[in-house]
Amino acid sequence: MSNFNNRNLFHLLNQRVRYLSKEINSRLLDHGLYASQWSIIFCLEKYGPMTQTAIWKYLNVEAPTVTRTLSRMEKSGWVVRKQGEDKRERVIELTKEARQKFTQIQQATDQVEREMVACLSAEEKEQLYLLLKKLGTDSN
Amino acid sequence: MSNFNNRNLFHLLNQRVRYLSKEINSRLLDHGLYASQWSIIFCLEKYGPMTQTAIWKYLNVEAPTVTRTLSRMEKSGWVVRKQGEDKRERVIELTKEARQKFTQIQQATDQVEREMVACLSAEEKEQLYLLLKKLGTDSN
DNA sequence: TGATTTTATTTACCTAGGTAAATATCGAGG
DNA sequence: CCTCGATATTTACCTAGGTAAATAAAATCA
Repeated sequence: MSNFNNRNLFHLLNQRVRYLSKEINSRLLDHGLYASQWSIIFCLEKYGPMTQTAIWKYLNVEAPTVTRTLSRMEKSGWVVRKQGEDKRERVIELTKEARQKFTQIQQATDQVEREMVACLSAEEKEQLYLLLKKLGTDSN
Repeated sequence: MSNFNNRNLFHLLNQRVRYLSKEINSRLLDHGLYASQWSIIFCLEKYGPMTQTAIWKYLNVEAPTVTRTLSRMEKSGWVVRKQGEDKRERVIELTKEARQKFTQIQQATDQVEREMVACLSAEEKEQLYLLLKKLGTDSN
């Protein structure tokens, strides 16, 4: 109703994502980590050592993005990059320090998300999650 | 159900925003425009000439972001920046060319959004829109 | 009025994401 | 075996977003 038009979707999604990543970034500051780096750590903790290709396909970003982020993360001691059997690929794994800090950091980011959805009822949360999952299903 | 946990919200929102902006960017290529630049044009067409502060507050981004984007847009002939009565501020307005191209470009971006939500029913679209509007309402 | 604080914009420096093109290695066919 | 296409990663170059600090003009106030 009122001035709803399709264009607002992009605008709205953008604002919500920006708010959320800004907030997550600020909570991760103490841990010396950024939101995108955390996404990679989460992925590696969940699936174990992975090639870079597996990571960028999982995160739905392009290969150079992951190359850059991983090289920063290697410098700051979160991951190591080993050569795979296939010498073209690099297998990424978490360092011991990263694995040790995982749970504590996860609690911090979970907290941010809980606060973000605090204004929604349980059904609304579920609904939002389902709609976002469904969104764009035909096109990508 | 299944492996729903809060963290997925950030992940999901990120993926959807990336898909949408990638798609919008690719359709705007012909017009020599980027999605963020289009957001500013949309805002200026809707509200008329504005100061930079009004723009970044509307878009919910920081001031330097708008400074940069506007300077690119001025270079490519979309906007002009005039000094305001208050000599600290700059008043931004669309050029005649920008106003002339507006409708055509809007049709292109509307098309992308329609395709994105094509997998949702009318009620689902409305629901998604309302949930996104509500999201984070307490915290920001 | 003169000093101080606030506000608008900019600059410098960071991360993140994208495309296009360059490498390097792998795999399949001839 | 050797060439050629496919695949994994990287490099160079772009836009976008953020913070912190600099600048300039306005506003406040003693």
